[in-house]
Amino acid sequence: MEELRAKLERATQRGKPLNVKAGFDPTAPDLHLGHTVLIRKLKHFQDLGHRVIFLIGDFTGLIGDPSGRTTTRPPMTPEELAANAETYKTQVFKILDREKTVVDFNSRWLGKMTSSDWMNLFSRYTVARLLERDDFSKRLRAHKPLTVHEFVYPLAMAFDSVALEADVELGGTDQKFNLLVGRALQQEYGQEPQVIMTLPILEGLDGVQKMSKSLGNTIGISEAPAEMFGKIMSISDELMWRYYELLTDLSPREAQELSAAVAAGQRHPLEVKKDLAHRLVADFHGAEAAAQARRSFETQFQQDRVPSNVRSVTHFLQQPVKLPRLLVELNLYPSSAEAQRKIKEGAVSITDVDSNPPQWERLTDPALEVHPANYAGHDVVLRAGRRLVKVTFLL
RNA sequence: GGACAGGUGGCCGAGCGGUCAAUGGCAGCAGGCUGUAAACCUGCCGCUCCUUGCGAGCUACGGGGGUUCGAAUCCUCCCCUGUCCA
Repeated sequence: MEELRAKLERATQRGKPLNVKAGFDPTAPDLHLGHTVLIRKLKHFQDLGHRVIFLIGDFTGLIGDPSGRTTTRPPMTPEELAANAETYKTQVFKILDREKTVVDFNSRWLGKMTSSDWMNLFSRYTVARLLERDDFSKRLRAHKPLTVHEFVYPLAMAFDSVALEADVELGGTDQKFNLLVGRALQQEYGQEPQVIMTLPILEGLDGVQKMSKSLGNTIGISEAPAEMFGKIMSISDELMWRYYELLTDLSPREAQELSAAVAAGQRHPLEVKKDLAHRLVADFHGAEAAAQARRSFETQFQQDRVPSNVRSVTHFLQQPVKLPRLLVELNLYPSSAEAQRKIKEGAVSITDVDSNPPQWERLTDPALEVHPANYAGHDVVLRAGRRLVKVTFLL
């Protein structure tokens, strides 16, 4: 804290902004809300006039951060890396200022290092200190594999800070060890150590595990507004507060008041959650899209009606088709076996598009044949679980 | 190089000649109750086809070959992982 203050003061005095670095692994190109906790903090630095470096770990990505993982990732091709980096950029600039952000790749220096450069690097840190890292020593003790390249990952990552002369590095709390190695290494190379700032890890949709693509509990920042809105609405009340805390600019005090109002029954948690979803969708898609997503949500789930912006498809229907087949063709289910099951479970209903309010008719017979003659000239809406599709049949 | 232990469905983990599309748990999905919250209850959870039935066929227990009427289960070779020894 003191160090940070000192650096900030010096920066102001000299009129020289701080280098603020955060590294991202390019193996998973789609950014999700979990990433944005960090990116939002970068944005704060950026707004204060500092030099934000968005570092894409294309070299270290070849190793894959061994944190928590036991499997080694397959190497990526340069094409994949380039594509992922592009995706990153378009997504990250939804938050950061494109003009002011430095995007860099650590292959730029790590890729050029010779064997002796590496040995030089390795000579500046000890095995004992690396073993202080919890998951390393645990894996060792548990007789789980720990490869050498994973073992030196922290050194490669720390060297980035040396190469960039980072003043501040941000990372998740799980990165604390790696960030500290950065400090140590900078001193080894005669630099002033960076200040490190760790940010909490955001829990995913399940509310327990961290948000991560491989766990399938993410909300991607490029997801469609309605999708995003819906996912946020599905999180638990408890988790909602966490999201307020980490993903919005609501001050701790305001959040506190809000939470108290809910606890006192003055505000309905559902409404508070809708506000959250609204805010977040607006952050990534704009106010208008957010308002529309909210309306659609209310129409579909609270009034049980069909929102105006349902996905609509036209479908050729010449022969009678079995209902499961039709549902697969409409992309409502991945296989007709699956569709059959869901039909039996009562997940599928249909209504005429013009009936208002909708007259949902539940379709429970998997052997049902859909005949063209029955649908000449009027559209229907099919509901499969939570998903809706408006269908126009062409005969 | 040697000894030993293992490789089963998204994950964990049973099964150890037939009744196994494979117990159980987790995750997931759907229905009920709700606020698309939590908790709880119920069902589903490989694919295809049809006469939608406790129906038929196909694919699946690291890979190949074999024994057998029949294998995830036995034999054999190979690959991979871990532990220990060199």
